[in-house]
Amino acid sequence: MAVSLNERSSTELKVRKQRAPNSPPRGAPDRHAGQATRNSEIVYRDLRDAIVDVTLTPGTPLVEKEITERYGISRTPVREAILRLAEEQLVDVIPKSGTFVARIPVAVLHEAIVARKALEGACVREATAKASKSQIMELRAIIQREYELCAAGDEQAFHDADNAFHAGVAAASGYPGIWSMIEKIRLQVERYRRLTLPQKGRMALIVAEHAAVLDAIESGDADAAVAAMNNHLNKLRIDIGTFRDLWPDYFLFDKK
Amino acid sequence: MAVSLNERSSTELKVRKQRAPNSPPRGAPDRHAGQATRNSEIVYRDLRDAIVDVTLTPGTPLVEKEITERYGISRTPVREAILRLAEEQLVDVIPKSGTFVARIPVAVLHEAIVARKALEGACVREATAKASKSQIMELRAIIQREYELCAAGDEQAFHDADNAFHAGVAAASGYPGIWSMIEKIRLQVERYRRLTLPQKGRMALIVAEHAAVLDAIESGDADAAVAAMNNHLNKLRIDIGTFRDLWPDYFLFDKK
DNA sequence: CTTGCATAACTAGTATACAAGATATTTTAC
DNA sequence: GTAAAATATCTTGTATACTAGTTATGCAAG
Repeated sequence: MAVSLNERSSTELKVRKQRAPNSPPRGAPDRHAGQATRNSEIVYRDLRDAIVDVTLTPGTPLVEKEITERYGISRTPVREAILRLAEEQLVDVIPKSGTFVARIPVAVLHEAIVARKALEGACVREATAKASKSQIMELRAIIQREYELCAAGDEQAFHDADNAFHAGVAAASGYPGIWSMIEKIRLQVERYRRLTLPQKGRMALIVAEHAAVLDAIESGDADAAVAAMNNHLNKLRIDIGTFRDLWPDYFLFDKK
Repeated sequence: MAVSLNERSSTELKVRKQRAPNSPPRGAPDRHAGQATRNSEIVYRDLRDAIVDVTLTPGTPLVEKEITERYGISRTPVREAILRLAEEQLVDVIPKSGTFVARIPVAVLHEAIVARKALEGACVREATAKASKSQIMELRAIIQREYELCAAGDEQAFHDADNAFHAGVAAASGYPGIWSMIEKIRLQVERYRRLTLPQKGRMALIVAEHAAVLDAIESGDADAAVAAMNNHLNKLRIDIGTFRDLWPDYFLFDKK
């Protein structure tokens, strides 16, 4: 069982006939953008979506064999998908015992908001400096769409547009890597958000807040833009007390 | 090959006899803290360390079979380790072709510094509000150790102490999740840092900058603390020009 | 009825065999 | 000799069998 650790694993790796310098393998290097080609990717996406949907509720056992049969594939890709989810703290895998949809740690929720404010603040500040005219126009269009969806009362589509606005700001900042970090953080909070009932008048408020952010960006006032974004994100503040009673076993409370 | 996607994978998962509500599986939930029990974890750590060491240089092929033989284990755990590395953008795996240590994208380096400033800024601000007397004393002790290691000229130990200071600030802020994000970001920049030769007088400067941060924290001036930390992190600014010539094939330059 | 223990039925971890595509090499045509 | 095609040999992706530890079950003793 024990694995030899004495010799450094890297010391004398036989360097295979190497590609010419400066010529990275030409196979698509950013396969991340493309759609799923591997089965493990498909399973991962399905499970992840189901978890953030709260279709799969916290605590639910995830049995590899069942998923295997459902998809008609072997355990290997299923396992890879589950390992990715474990990496992102969406499932807990207990060796030789079972895999379970992770409970939502309330401490993480608070941290997630802080982290998001920090990262999106950096994005919006940079966007204020670098946003092109066309990018600003696109953001304005998104806000208009939000306004229309708000009037139509389409919650799901509105939420997508909401996300698109934030993505647009990140794009304008030229920080794609930071945006992907923000999206990972969002996964955690999204489960919580799905549990909260849609609040009356919330959409109209969001539209106004987005508009405030964009106005500040357009006027070139970075500090105001950051402040507007912070104000917007602060509205996500977690009110855990209500849900402690509703779904007590969905959350993991601090042990202090 | 195609996988059935028509039916939602989550709709009717047979819910196995479930554990009693409010009783999370009692197996160690924070296995993350413990040492590696699974072989895949050991391989992952070794490879990751070798990559950030730049012992395994960017572009080096990583062949599953070789690692398999080196450790005397099968491909499965090796593969899992490699998949984790791919997740963290430390390797590029090209299906049916090969796996390679990822080149360092200079754009990511810049973003990493921005993200780190944002996140550590949030940490230091919170730490200013919440740090206990003992935590401040610990940070002061770390700075003293840095001073001594600086005098002794021990680069490696100094770097560890440097990291310990930042970890200490994060601990004082009570944001362990944000600290783990910062550490992931650090992985990317660390490879670059390892390539830069130790700069004369750098250590003494770092000690002074850390002291400035701690002074501001102690005096309760959050804005000054954030400013001091930003000033400190700005010193990491990437000077890619030098290395474009030295190791042209270690980096990935923007394609604009 | 309760408690302790043996045992059966789970689980994830690992090893290995095979499949499929990509690259390197050789062969063949010209 | 050159170039293109066939082929051999790589690689990772997948399937499956087996191992080992955990949890549940049922039986027996008190």
